[in-house]
Amino acid sequence: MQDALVRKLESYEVLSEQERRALSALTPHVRQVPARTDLIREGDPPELVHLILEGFACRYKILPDGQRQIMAFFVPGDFCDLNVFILDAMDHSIGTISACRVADIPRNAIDHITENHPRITRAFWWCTLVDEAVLREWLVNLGGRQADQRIAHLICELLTRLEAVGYASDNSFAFPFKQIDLADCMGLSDVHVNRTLRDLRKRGLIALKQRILTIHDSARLKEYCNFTPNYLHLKNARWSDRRTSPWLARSQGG
Amino acid sequence: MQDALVRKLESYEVLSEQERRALSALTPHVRQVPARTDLIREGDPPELVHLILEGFACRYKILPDGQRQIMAFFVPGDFCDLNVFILDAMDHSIGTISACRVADIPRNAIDHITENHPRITRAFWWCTLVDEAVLREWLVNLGGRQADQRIAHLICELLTRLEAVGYASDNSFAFPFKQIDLADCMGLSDVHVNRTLRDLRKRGLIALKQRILTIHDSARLKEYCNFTPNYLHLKNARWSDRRTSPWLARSQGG
DNA sequence: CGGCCCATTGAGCCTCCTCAAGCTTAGTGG
DNA sequence: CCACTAAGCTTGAGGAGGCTCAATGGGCCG
Repeated sequence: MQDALVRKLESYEVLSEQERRALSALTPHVRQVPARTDLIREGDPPELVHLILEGFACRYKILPDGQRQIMAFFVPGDFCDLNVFILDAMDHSIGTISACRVADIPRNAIDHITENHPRITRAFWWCTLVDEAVLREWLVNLGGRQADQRIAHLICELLTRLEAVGYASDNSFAFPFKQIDLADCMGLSDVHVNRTLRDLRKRGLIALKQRILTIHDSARLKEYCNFTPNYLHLKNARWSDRRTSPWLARSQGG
Repeated sequence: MQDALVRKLESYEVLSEQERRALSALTPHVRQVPARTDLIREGDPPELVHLILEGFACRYKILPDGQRQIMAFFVPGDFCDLNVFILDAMDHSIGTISACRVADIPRNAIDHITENHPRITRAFWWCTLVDEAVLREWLVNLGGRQADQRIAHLICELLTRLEAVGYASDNSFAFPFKQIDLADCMGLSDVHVNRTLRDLRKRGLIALKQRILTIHDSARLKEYCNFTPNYLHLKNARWSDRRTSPWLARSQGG
């Protein structure tokens, strides 16, 4: 079952039981992928759409000098490249951060949805537009904030996105990222990420134990980095009434 | 006539005469917009798609502290927000850099294309995916390169994109940007942009006179910043055989 | 001619980087 | 159960790239 996707789409559109079944039918091909494994590489022809059912993944590019730039994080319920099969070759790679359950969705399954389920299609569109908005916000983050606020902003975003799919509770969520992962996405060195995290801890804004990140006062953290969630375009913030979330048992190693 | 759009789409798909007419019919509402004017602002409901027929525009956001972050530049032939009308409110603003000719396209005109012209629809998709790829590359630029290579990369990208729509010739193109525009998009201060441009000039890589930018040796500049155009996904690089381009007469002031 | 906007240059400082070492944790094999 | 290893986290020291503040210069327009 791909609960996270349904949850995410339902924060945009109300779905019927029939539509939920159509979404289930989308993912017969599910596989377990180890941590630190590529799903698709730069230069490959895009053939399948990847849907993250569980775990964390990222979109990245390796520069000629060997430097890695991470351009997006994927959490449960995220499509990696919903519409990319129009292009001839990937211009970036996608790889797992933690161990993941991934659904491989063939192009014609997406086409089938597009032709028969306008409301799901609309919700897919929404996903694409939100992915773009997140990317833009990352650019703002890199261009306009310095290290401490930058990392705080990433944490606020992850909290909000994970709450929307039921993978955060009590301001805590699984955090399988290595410091160098954060460095490679925030345009910082790993050493500086380390010091910045230490400062955020000392200020009492976050705690990080056994790969579980806890935000002590999310209002204060959000204010600290001027986080406003408007760019995530969540219509129905309905997951505030969730019960204990399933993530605690699933903090897969990195 | 919206020559630039047709040129751009034809670098992705071959279009019939009928399809070109359909594209012309898309833009009955054309207006002249002065430089430094907003087309749409953050918070506004998106109603119209804006197509830049001539001039330069940008996508930007103002942070709470007053800082502006530019997230994209638009050149002739670019749609500002092809599919954004699904969302309720803009999460960023769009404004002109130079004076522009802009076409306002109502949503139903786009829908009409989608329903009747699959090849144009596909080319529109392509545009959207390329816009995203450009955004990703900007993130790479901010995260992974320092000031000189960063600005050089922007210049290489603009050259390539403008060549594709016939607005560059002999490695020269109109450059109406103020230094603070470059600063606000590259995450640098205006002072440092100034020094960096000076260095690029001193190295003989570029020249900048009367708002016309000339690249002396584009191969050397591209190598200097590791520019590879793959992310622009230009299939048919057909504009190498163009004649003198129309931009020289049109270097509108900023 | 004066005023404004933008480009340019200098000086001092701060954020963040690099290099390098020590430490912690988890995994492996005897 | 412990020795050993490897990966990742932590901390220090010194340096470089880029920022801020401030003053000057140049071009355009009223």
